[in-house]
Amino acid sequence: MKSRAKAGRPSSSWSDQEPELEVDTEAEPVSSEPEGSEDSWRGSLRSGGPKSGKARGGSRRRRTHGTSSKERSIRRLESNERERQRMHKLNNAFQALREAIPHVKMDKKLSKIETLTLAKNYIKALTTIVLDMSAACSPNSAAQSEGSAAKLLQCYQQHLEEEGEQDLTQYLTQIQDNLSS
DNA sequence: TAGGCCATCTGGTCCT
DNA sequence: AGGACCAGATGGCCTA
Repeated sequence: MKSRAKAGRPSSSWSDQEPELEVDTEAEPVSSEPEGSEDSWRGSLRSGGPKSGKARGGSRRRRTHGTSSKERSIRRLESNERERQRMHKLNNAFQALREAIPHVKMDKKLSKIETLTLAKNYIKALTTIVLDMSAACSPNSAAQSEGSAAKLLQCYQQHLEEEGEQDLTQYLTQIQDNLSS
């Protein structure tokens, strides 16, 4: 994990204990943001975006939380904390995945997209070898089993090269040497 | 300096 | 009702 200063939005956010916004919004059925506020235009952009394709419930906003701005502020802070914890869990899972898949550049942390891509390729490669091995268990297929390890490496290497991860061929070469010895 | 990656905030939607 | 999930927005850090 990078040691970065606490990122995020500037302290203009109301979550920084500045409940100057939304003082009396209870009577508003749909939009509670003050005109011209940052969240106002952000919300309007979102309302028609591709993500809002989850068709259910329409665009009506739920306003069942606490009535006072202070209470809403507290709930928002609690939500933020839960979201932070959720993202930390997700990042822990990414880290576990990084450690589970082989890659050469151990000094450079894999990005999330690299991790997912590599994991996908690794699974494909492992699937290949498992299928080969199961085929080898059946009669008349001894010849197939011979090349299963080589096939695994070939498959994995091919995917890596397609994705521009040619450096990983060093790792594969090592494995190949180990298998052949 | 531009672009990539990331953490965080946020509000809408889904699920229990 | 409230927590989980999701994705857009934003700004910071890092590297080429």
